[in-house]
Amino acid sequence: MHDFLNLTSALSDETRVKILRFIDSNGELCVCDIEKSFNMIQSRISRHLKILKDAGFLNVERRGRWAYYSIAPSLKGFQAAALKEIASLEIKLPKLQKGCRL
Amino acid sequence: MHDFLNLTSALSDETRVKILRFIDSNGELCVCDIEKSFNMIQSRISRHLKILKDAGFLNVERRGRWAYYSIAPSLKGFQAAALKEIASLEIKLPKLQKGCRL
DNA sequence: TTTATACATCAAGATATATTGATATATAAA
DNA sequence: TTTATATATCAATATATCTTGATGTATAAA
Repeated sequence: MHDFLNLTSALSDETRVKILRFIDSNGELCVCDIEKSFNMIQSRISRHLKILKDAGFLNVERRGRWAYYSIAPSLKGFQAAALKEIASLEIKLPKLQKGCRL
Repeated sequence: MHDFLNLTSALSDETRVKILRFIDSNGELCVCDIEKSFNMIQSRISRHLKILKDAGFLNVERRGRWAYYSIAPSLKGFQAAALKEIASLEIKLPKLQKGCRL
């Protein structure tokens, strides 16, 4: 039950659904790219990414000073179904903008 | 997106997930039965039922002074998947108790 | 070392949601 | 009619969540 509620609460916020779909569409992204693309402050993006990660949707890989977020490999049945459902919503996403200055 | 968020928020509350599963297990129930079974005050149950109904999971049929709630017929793909997922959680449910005094 | 970049986390305030008790409506029995 | 039952909704409060700005940590360039 706990995991299920974690999953549904993660997906009950519009910003998070968009971020998830954005990563799903664009593949691995670092925080600053998402920050720039969505035009939201970094702490806000970071927090939502954490929630999505804790719900099992995202994977982080740290390389140098960057944290790369991607869709977790081998999502479980219902998680995968949720991701598919989101993909079917045809959400208007921002254009990918590279935010890192290096 | 709006419908999707409605769905996920409806399922992001433990009480609601339990009520939904309870109706799924027991079939059509009226508010007072749920109230009695869960030992919660009527306004609380009524409110959660409304949210589940608005999210498309439940159907109400009014007969006399009773409102009978049941799983909506022909749930859409993802809704049905969610219901299945919930069924797979093996949630401990209260025993059905008839609450109506008539 | 010092400084800048990338990211995470915290604390405060704003907003949303849940719970309760009170009240309203509708039905039907007395 | 009057009264009791079943349900819905409202207003107040409690609780949770989101957003922001500030601060902390890690990395690596200067």
